[in-house]
Amino acid sequence: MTKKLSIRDIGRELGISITTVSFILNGKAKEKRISAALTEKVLKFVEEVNFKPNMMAQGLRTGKSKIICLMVEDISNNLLFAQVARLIEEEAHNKGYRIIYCSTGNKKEKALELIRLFRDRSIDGYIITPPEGIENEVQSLINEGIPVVLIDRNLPKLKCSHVVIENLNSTHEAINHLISNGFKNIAFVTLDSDQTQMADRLAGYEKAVSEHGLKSYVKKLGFHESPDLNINEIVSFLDENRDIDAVFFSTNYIGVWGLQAIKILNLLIPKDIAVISFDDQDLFKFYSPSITVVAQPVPHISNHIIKLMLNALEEKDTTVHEIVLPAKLIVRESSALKNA
Amino acid sequence: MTKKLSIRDIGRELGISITTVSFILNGKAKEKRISAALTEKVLKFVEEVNFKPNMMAQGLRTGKSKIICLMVEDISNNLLFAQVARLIEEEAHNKGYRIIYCSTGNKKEKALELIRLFRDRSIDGYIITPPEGIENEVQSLINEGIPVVLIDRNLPKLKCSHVVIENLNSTHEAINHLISNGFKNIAFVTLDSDQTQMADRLAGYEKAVSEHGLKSYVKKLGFHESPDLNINEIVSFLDENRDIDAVFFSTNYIGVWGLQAIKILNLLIPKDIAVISFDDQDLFKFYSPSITVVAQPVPHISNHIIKLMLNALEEKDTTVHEIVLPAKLIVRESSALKNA
DNA sequence: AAAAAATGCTAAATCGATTTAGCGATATTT
DNA sequence: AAATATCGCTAAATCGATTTAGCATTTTTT
Repeated sequence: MTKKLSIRDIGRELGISITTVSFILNGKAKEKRISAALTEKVLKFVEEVNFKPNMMAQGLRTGKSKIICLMVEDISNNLLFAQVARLIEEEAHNKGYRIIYCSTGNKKEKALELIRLFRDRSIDGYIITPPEGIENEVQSLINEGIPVVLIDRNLPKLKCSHVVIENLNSTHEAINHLISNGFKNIAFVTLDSDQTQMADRLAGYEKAVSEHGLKSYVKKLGFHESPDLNINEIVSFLDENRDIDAVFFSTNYIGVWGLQAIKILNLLIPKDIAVISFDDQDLFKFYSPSITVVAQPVPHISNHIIKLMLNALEEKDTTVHEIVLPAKLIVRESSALKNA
Repeated sequence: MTKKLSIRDIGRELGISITTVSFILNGKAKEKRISAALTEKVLKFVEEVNFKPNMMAQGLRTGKSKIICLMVEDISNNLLFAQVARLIEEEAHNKGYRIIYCSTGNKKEKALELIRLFRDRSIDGYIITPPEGIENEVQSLINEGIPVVLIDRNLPKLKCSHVVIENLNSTHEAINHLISNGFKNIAFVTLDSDQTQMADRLAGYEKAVSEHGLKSYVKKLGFHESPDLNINEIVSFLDENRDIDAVFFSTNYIGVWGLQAIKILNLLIPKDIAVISFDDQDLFKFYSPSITVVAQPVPHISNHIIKLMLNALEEKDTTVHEIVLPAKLIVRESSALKNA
């Protein structure tokens, strides 16, 4: 309840100028030749009265807000993003940064609107899962010297730091696993999207299938608001292609829809149809049968993201870092040996 | 790339004082008797050059940061919190507020540390899922006139606005549902915690059980870091009480642990043991059998939270609002009529 | 017609920090 | 001993907004 302290109060209390206090608080005591004795005294006093500089004033003067924006597809929709949010939070706090979040719903317009909303609002850095079509806005952030780290997917037209996983290789490996377990008519259900992560997963599928001379069954879902419409699309697709004996869902919520579709069709996993989904989650681990997944190394990913961001912010590192991390095939019951 | 505009530039450009510009931008034109013509002219110009006031400067002068802190247990652990985060985000943005988040892990020390970190950092308001023992810090926020809305649970020692659900009644209803479906030895698995939401759920259980003269089986789990230890505790509990024919899990992650425990014990749901869990999620909906749950009205809850917060911030409404919303029993396969 | 009130606008102080330029005292060099 | 350098610290400008007090005019009242 005591009135808020300012650097001016500190100076008055100790009989010194605010300049000196500021230098000491910013670790410039040595550089500015403030005596060790005075430095010590000020730091001790500041500690005692628990003085915290006013961030607004600091921000106004320095032009830095110490705020990082985390722009994800939907923080409530994809556990991956919530987990990343959780993991980067602590490290950011340790370095004195706060994180604000926002969700684009994977909509270009929403993303543009949000970037424009935050622009000129002194956000120090952006961590973004970019929808397609926001290249220009991202580029202009970069042009202004604002650090941007893209995550989950890349914008290939841009030279911009990003942290993604080996989508092609890991999908390739997963499809090969199905093939070596005896499945021959393997379907790939994905979104009708050109985003790099989706394109790479599809490429991994196509590669494996063509290497083994198998037929390719690809279903690209439209963007329906309602899950039910998506489930219906999957039901129709599987129903019209009864020779399919295995299916790969290219992302976790498609996986969830897929399981429902399979339940509706009354198919048995893996006897009638084997299943692998991208992204692990409780549902897949505890489902009966448990579902084989390609799991992303979330802590590893998060570490890289926040390291890149903090490095760009604190060390003014403007190098473009392209981090590609391996994903892991976790084999469970849903992809067991055919007819075993 | 054009240098950032300030209110001063606007004034210079139009040949008027910054005072006038400021009044107009703050909607005080009428009140301050600025002519309609000039007001129009300024607004048009501001629109044209896309001027956005510097939030740091505004914040420094007004003492308001336009930032709300959302402090949850774990944004990645409980879908409820991620969903709330998502739903309050847009409304907050509409009113010009940003949301920063942080996770307490339900630890008192972490919560205190975070509040202290953000204190004196000009956060305009706090939305908190409070662990026990942070009453004093919350009270001192309130004393300073900073709006606080507690969510998911209450701190009964405090007069503080909160948004919770009818934990007692909804649990009572769920247990009654089990009873009327023929179950007699109903267990209640919860956390060893005095938090109000947990206490109320337990009270709802005890009430139903005692009203029907049934035996009470309550298991309070310790706080283990590892899920496996919790699962083991549930396994032992169920194994030592083989007469239990139904179990209520008091929160969603306990529900997930419980399902695993039941799988380990090779019990059939609902034949060997009926199951109800608090909080709905995909896993419960799609599980085989599907799991009966007490579902929270997440959009409804979120609406109330952000309304309360914005009202306190914008209208200076200091009334204590105690919002208690109904929860909904969603009956699924896991609680089907005994021996049906 | 003089006094009072309303109109339309602005000068300047202020919020709390950072940072540039520089001042007086002591120490070192020549 | 005078000139120079170093030491230890500070005055004042600045960031970009808000807000109080008030100054000319014009209009209304008496």
